[in-house]
Amino acid sequence: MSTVRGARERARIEVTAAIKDEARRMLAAEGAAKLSLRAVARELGMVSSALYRYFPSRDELLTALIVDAYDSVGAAAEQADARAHAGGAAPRERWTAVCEAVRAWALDHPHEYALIYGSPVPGYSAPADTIAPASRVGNTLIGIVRAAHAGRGLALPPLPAALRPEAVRMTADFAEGLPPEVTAALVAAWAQLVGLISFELFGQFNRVVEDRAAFFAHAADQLAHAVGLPAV
Amino acid sequence: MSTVRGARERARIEVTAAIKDEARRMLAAEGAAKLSLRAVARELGMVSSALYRYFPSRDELLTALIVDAYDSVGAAAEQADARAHAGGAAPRERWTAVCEAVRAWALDHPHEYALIYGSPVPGYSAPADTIAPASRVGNTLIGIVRAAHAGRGLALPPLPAALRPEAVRMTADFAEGLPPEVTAALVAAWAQLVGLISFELFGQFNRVVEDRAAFFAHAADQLAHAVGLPAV
DNA sequence: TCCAAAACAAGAGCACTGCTCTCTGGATGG
DNA sequence: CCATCCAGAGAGCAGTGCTCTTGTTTTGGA
Repeated sequence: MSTVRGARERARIEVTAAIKDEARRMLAAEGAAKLSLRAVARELGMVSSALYRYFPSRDELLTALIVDAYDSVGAAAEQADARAHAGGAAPRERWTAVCEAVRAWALDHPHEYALIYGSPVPGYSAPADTIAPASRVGNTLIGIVRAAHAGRGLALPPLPAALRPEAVRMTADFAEGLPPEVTAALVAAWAQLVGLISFELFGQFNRVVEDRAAFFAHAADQLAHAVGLPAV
Repeated sequence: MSTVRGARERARIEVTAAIKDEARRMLAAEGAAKLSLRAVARELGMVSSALYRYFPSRDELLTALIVDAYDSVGAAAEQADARAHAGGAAPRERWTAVCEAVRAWALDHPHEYALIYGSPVPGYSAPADTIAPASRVGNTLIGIVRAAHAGRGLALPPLPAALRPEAVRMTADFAEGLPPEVTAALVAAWAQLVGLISFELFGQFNRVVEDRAAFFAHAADQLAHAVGLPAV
């Protein structure tokens, strides 16, 4: 597998990593719009054309950063859940812990957040290798709700007939075992959570919400309620 | 006021409008990233430097388009509400009508939507002249909830102590007369609504939600419930 | 009516971008 | 040992936002 073939391979993965690191630095500093291949190359002491041996285009570099960002926020969410779980937290507390972790990650990495949850940059690109990392946070939330359901069951109002087949399909696809109402509520809650964070991060709460932490905490708790997690 | 001073003034506002129109066309066709001053000038048969007499920079042009986009979606929301209101709809129906109108506008104007609710393009810019147009949709939703409150009153669970002062302040600032719990729920619901639309538009629902219309309809209805609007 | 001032358009140019091509020197592996 | 491959260099193309200078036209006051 990862047998170190030779100096050449080693150098290649090293340079690739250096490029990504530098690019991530620039992304964090200035945002995706200001990230330029030439600047990255300049900073690394190479010429811009040499960089194309490692990434076929600027968009490919961005895609690599996108995957990393998904993994980063996914890891943050999973760790927060694991910590809460280990501390014997109830499902509702685990839920809010994950929500807070995602928000904290977003505030810490605003440009990376914008890259993955803001407007898609190049027309739009969702290569196959992004879909697994992209679902880590969602899967974490599913895990929490599933645990709660296994614990004492979740009761939500019944779905409208028009949505029922879709909710059943979604459940079969990625939330096996959950009541369809819960699956639908969960997916909506996940989108809504990102909406809350985006509004805060993208300036939509300017002159509207001042105490963002308190506001978010309450909204996240209400979201937990909306997916049927019992209050502690 | 708008007394036509002379041929010069007239020409100026005409050219300004032509520039914005062409820019909007390009925005709709290719997205904000591909909108270039030079291309606009080329299409209009002028040289790029001449364009700087009308807009001091590319960002200023984009800001003008942002304001227009806010006005466009705001008008769509207001019209949908007016239609529902005229048809004798209950508050909850007015609410979902506005939600559907915003979603429909977004699907019709994806790049303009991305411009206003996606990641802010230049670092970030929220000039003073954008804040009024930006609040039209929000104000429409406030109006609906206010009417419902005046009608029979809205009852929501009490706020956590940590959020109460903030909710009271928000109420005094832009939602006079509403119970603070409702104000807080309303602001959250607005952000969450945009989160739902963004997920759909930005591809986050790919391989997750298929029947987006049914899904959204249910989510919007649940949002109405979350702000305390009684079911019809 | 005439003329200075202001507004406008055009062109050249700067510094930057992504990306392609060709060429060279050195490591790789048969 | 030597042919092969490949990383890097350099030049160059087409495009970008923006500035500065140079003519030209319109305007409003004396």
